[in-house]
Amino acid sequence: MLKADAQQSDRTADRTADRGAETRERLIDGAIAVLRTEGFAGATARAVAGAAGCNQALVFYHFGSVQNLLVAALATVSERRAAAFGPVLDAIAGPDDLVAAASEVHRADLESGNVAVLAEMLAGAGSDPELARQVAACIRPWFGVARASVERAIPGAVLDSLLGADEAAYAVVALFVGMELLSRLDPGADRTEALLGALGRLARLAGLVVGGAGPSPAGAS
Amino acid sequence: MLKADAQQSDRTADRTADRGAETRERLIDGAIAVLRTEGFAGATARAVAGAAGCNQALVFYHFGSVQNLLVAALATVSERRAAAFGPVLDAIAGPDDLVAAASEVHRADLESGNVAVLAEMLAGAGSDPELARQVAACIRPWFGVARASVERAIPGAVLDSLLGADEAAYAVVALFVGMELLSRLDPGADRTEALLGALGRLARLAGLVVGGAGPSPAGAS
DNA sequence: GTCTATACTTGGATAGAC
DNA sequence: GTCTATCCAAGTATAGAC
Repeated sequence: MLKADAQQSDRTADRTADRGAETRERLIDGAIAVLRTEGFAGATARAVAGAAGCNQALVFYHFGSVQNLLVAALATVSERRAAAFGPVLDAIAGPDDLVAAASEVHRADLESGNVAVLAEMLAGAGSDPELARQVAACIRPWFGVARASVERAIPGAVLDSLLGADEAAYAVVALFVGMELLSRLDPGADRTEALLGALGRLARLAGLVVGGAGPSPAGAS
Repeated sequence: MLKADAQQSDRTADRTADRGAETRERLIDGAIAVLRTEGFAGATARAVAGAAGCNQALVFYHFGSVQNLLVAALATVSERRAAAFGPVLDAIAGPDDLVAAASEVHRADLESGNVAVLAEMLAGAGSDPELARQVAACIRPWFGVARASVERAIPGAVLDSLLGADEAAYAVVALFVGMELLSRLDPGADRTEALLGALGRLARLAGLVVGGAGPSPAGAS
């Protein structure tokens, strides 16, 4: 075999592999888009393939089943989100920062549909225990992000006396998911901003009462 | 026609009408059961009719479409819940009562699957704007219950300074919906009790700080 | 890797007998 | 009002050509 032929064959194989990887990505992005706009019930192989601009059979070639593709989409969203918000979190040093950071995160979530994807998959998990197991595995980054935010924003003494960081993180995720579902009924009335402000005031208040010592020595007003 | 015949015929007509009404109820209860256990995506005419112990065609005879039946199920759940929890609410006079009442309501919700039905319908509403409109109409009682609880439990001054009663009610409903969805991934780890306790402590704390005057003159400890 | 074609299944909805 | 039978649309998944 000539060297040129080998190179040619290698390049072709690479390009083919690249195309495959790219198709996988397009399918995942298509799944995310369809979960957002049509919900779990509307996330069929045909709908997703349509959104991805490719053939329906490729869903099964690349992922084996529709369910696997949807789980892959949720996993992708979860990881992307955790990676994107790490820097924002590191800047949190107290209740005020928490509100600003949460606003920023919420804006980004709304735009990219992160929470909508999670909410739809959580609802869909009700139909199948195996799917529930897979969704549970994907959800860890969400708790991780929430827990880190809470711990950086709220003095340890407050967390100890009111509720643990795990419970607080759980509540934050639950609140975001619930508000996403409610807000879609009436997109005009998103109450998230008002709530975040109130949460910030509460956290500051609790910090003052329980004892000033906390992760924010520079002090809230 | 003999009188006996007329009576017989009336009774028959009544019985027939009764049977129809009873079937409607059984279908609604079947829809509630299926929404709980199989989710929105699994709530098909055949599945619901199976749970109701009757024929699939009756779904369309009585409700015209599967979607209409599911909406009727949500409406029923919403009204039942509001009616059942009115008395519990009237007994609330402060943060401590709120926690006790909320615990009771949550226990009842868990048992009857009220919140699960709402969550699944909210998720399903994403697929169809018309369905979203119908779900939005069904949801008013939920906000009503939450708002009444909040107003009876938290001093007006606190609500004024932190966040309005409407926002608080919105947050409560969102929190319940989100926690329902999360809890199904790992039924063992229901954090609701811990959260309710923390909320109660927060409400009491806020009441103390903002000013003792409130709907609970008999006084928290 | 991607497409077309197709087998198979399930679900929504209606017609007509009882 | 309820059931059986049936039509039709849509979905999952696979086989095979390119």
